[in-house]
Amino acid sequence: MVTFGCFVRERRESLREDNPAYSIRRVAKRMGVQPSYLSKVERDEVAPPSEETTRKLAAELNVDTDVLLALSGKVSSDLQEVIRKRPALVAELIRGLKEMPDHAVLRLVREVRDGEW
Amino acid sequence: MVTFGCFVRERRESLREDNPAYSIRRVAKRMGVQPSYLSKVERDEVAPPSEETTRKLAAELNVDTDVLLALSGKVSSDLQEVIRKRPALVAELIRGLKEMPDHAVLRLVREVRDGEW
DNA sequence: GCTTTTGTGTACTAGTTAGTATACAGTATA
DNA sequence: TATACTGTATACTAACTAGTACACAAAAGC
Repeated sequence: MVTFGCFVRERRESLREDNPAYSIRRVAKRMGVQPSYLSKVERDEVAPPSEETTRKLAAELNVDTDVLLALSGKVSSDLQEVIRKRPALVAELIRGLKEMPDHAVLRLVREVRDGEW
Repeated sequence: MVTFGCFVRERRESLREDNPAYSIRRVAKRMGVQPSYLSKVERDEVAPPSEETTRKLAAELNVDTDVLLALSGKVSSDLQEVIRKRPALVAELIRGLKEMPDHAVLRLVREVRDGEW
């Protein structure tokens, strides 16, 4: 399994290949956390960071925030808010997605995005 | 605003009108928590309970679990799992729901439920 | 009129979260 | 060869979560 730390480390090291600004220390500094902490995170020695810190990390490494949050077992709080506003309705919709193939979900996404309602 | 505690208290007292088994003490006993705790929860003196305890409460009061969780600022962990499995895709869909009216979401729900894919 | 039941006040707590702060040895660099 | 930068080991912690345990006075039930 590709863990949170594993994913972050690979991404950072890949960026570092052609840019020395992506050392643990420099990334940690830009994020505003201790390098020792980021090191532990990358080696999965501690649990993934908070949503806020994960967002900073996603921005820093230029990866999809939702994907990184997912790897950390979390769901973005703005999505949670959408659900909480109409729980009965939205919950049923999401449960329905469970057994749908990707392409069908994608069709739904397009339908919604194109405002077909 | 109707808070978690407020909602629970009203629901329990309503049930109690024609059934004395819905006293704080008895409900708490069936749920496996201290009556003093349930009392504090109902008066919003403490934060809403954990997801597990909220589920028990929803079952006990016969209310929609998703709705009760929403009132407690949480999202059911099984919904979170659906999102985490395909974060990029599902996240976009959910964000799209934000500006849709209820009836349009309902149409989507039906579409998904009827397996139109 | 007594005992049972009720809601609540007060005091306490184990476990978790999300990190910080410092020190140290290895590597690159100038 | 000095010095600057690297990743990491170790030790610590404030705040929060999700409650428990017990005591008490009022009300209800028989």
